[in-house]
Amino acid sequence: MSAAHDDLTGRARLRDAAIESFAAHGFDESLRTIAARAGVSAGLVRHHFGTKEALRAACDATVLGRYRTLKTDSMDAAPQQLFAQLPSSREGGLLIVYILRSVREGGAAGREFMEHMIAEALDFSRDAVARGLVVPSRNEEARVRFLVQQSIGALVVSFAMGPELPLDDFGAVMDRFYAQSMLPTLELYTEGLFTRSDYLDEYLAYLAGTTNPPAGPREKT
Amino acid sequence: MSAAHDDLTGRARLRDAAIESFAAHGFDESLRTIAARAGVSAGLVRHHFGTKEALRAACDATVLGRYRTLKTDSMDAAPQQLFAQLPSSREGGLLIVYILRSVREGGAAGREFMEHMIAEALDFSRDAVARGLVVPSRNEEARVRFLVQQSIGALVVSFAMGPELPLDDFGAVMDRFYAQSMLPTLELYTEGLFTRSDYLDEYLAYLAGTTNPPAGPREKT
DNA sequence: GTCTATATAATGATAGAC
DNA sequence: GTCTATCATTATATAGAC
Repeated sequence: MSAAHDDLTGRARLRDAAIESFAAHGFDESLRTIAARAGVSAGLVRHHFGTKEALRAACDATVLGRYRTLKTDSMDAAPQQLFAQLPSSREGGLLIVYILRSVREGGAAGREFMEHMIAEALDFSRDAVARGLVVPSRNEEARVRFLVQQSIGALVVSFAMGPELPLDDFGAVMDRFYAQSMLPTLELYTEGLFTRSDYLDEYLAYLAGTTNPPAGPREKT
Repeated sequence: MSAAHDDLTGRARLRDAAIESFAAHGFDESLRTIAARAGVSAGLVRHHFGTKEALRAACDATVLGRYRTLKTDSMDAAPQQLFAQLPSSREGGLLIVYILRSVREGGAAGREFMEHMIAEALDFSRDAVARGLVVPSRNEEARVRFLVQQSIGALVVSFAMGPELPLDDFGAVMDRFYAQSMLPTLELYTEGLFTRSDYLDEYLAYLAGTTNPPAGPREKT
């Protein structure tokens, strides 16, 4: 499923070239550049897709489809990555970079990718709770949404800070990221952060309506 | 420090209009649009700043300066927001939206904002540990970098998913965000996530070099 | 199906009048 | 200091030849 398919039809080659271009340089990559990468002319984009937006939509659908397939094939990640379970093969790296860029850009596509990852993580998390590996939450879905948002957000920010994402050695980039965050992740997941449970208790009481709101998160200036 | 300054010089009005435009619609906002918001002509940008890049740099510097001032004035956030201590006044909201967009875009400016927030959080965290509110970490700086990256990343992603950031009622947006994440945050910070400490112990042993790497984060496909 | 050539629109940069 | 007018570049969209 790589890019070195000279036997593909023009449409497929354009779409794959667009996926790589979008992942590597963002969604503003020009049609000329994409066509050049595919080894065809820019006019062919119109013939096959009509507009750039339609090309983009085709890329989104293809990436999501391939990501689904990939995840189904290799589901046995380490528990440390519960909420950012990302494949790391060359093919998987390309997909993840594309997805992270979609999330970073926002819009409908990014939202769809996020919802997909949240749904996956929710399954995984419920299973982990059932097996006694993870403490239960008072609101399982809210916790998963929160954790996925944090995990994916950290990746988005981390990659946004870097110079550029090398599609060819994405595994090394992921390794570097995990090397930096593994200890803090395990500490936090294992030992928490607060020494006492006051804040949580206060908030639970507030939610139960038996007291006034705890010290608000905001101070008007 | 708001935008309703008809008495400002052209340069300052352009810069403030640019900050609002960049925050509201991104850094691709055209010079013509910015000039229109400032109530001046587009040609004036060149006279005062030379290039768009220079205008952007002036905005970055101004935002960081104002953010510093704002934070110095109002440092007493709730502990739940240890690692995303953001002001929420109208002025503060504008600055934060600008900063989040800078981080999201990446590059030197985003990196500088991140480093600033990390340095702030490191001070805060060390103080919290010293006061016995927060458990100590085996690597305080790594933990703070991790937590800030996660907290800011979650905000970036959350805002990227939404339709658009209303600069005028940023406080409401922040309230909505915290309403969704407060319970999961407090649960995680208070109770952790794992039921046992196996993963952490394994990793610590690995770091100490007394054993082989724990089940790796990646499986080659 | 694929290409070349062009239309059209938008942007940043620039020059010069007031 | 400020404005108007224009240039040069680049992007997508489009039309038509092979």
